[in-house]
Amino acid sequence: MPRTGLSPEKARQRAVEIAVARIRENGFVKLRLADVAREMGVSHAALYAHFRDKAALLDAVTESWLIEARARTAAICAGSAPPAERIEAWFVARYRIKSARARSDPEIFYGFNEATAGERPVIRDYMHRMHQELAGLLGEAGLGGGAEAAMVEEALAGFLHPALISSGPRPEREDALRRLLRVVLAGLAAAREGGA
Amino acid sequence: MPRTGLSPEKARQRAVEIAVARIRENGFVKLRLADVAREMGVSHAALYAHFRDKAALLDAVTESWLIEARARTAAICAGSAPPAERIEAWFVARYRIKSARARSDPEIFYGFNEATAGERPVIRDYMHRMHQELAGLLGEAGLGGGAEAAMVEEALAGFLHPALISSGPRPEREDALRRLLRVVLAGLAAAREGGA
DNA sequence: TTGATTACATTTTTCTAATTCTGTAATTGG
DNA sequence: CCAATTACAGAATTAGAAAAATGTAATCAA
Repeated sequence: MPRTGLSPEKARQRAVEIAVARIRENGFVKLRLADVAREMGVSHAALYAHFRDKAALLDAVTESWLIEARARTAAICAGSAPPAERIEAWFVARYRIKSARARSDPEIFYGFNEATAGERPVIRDYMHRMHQELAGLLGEAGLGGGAEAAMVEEALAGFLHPALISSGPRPEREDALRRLLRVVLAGLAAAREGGA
Repeated sequence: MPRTGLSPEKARQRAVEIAVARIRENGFVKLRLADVAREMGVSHAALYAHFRDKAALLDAVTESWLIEARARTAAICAGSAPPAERIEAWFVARYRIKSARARSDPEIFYGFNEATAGERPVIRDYMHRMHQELAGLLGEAGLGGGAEAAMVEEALAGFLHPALISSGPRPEREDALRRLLRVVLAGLAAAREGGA
């Protein structure tokens, strides 16, 4: 029986919870494993039984942060609306989630940002999943597949990339996103017709 | 007669030259007005006769850095090739200049980056000029004006924004830029036809 | 007149020592 | 066995004093 009375899984969850709270208060860079351990009532070394290192804990925080986003976009993909509508809803949802988070949790968002630059596997997986979802939607819409998805992602990077997104959802940005997306999709459709 | 024997304009130029060299060596953030003054052989206070403050000197550095870029894009605008070709050449030129500079002068590029975020007038003017040029080209191509220019800029931000550009020109990125640009222009054309 | 100087108050930066943190290893106890 | 501990070395952070830089003012000299 462990002295904390927590199962390994619960201990992990608790550590992530505490880390999130600490990061909200003091920011990503100031997070100390020692603080998390203190608040859990264990020695700092005990954390190394649950996380390979500090980066692993940070990854767990990032991951916990992506779960909601993932659920929302997946739900839109699985919807029954016309593909074009789902594509638009999919991007708008991503924009809203990101910009809202940039406002409400700037410190964690900043960390996410760093992670993006650092090419962490957690982020790579997430990006890959997003890419697959979009490629699927484009396929349903008859507008292409992976290559086209990469193109559309690139075109909308200004609205979604953490380095460029402004904090707080702004309706006029959302409209601009919709307009640009429609133009890009129209361009893809034209290329399909002309090239076929 | 001033003791340096330099006209005000020459003194400004010399200061900018020295600042550029210092920045190349030590980076933007480590630039010291005192160093520049020392190397010019004057007291640091003398610089304040030529630049309102340190930011003004940094702006002058940025400006000197934008002159070549400005000349190149302007030449393309003034060319006689079909508008669509000029638009593509215009974007490719911007991509090449930026990515090459990010490689050769990362420190100054970094400073440029900061200035972009800080909304410095030098940068605002430059961006405004780019916007005007693009709007003009789109007009010639019969694809719209300012609003459409804003859209296309947004769509290509991933290739041109200092925060996203990778250092060193990469052919495959350039191709991706061309492909995306063509799709966006095709989309605009389709919107014109469909909406007219 | 004006480019330049020295002098000086007010930040900023740098430096260094002390502290604290991270990660590993050997060990404990349920 | 395995969660957790203590002990420890090396890395990183902190804090506070010292040094240097920025920007202003009064003044000088060509």
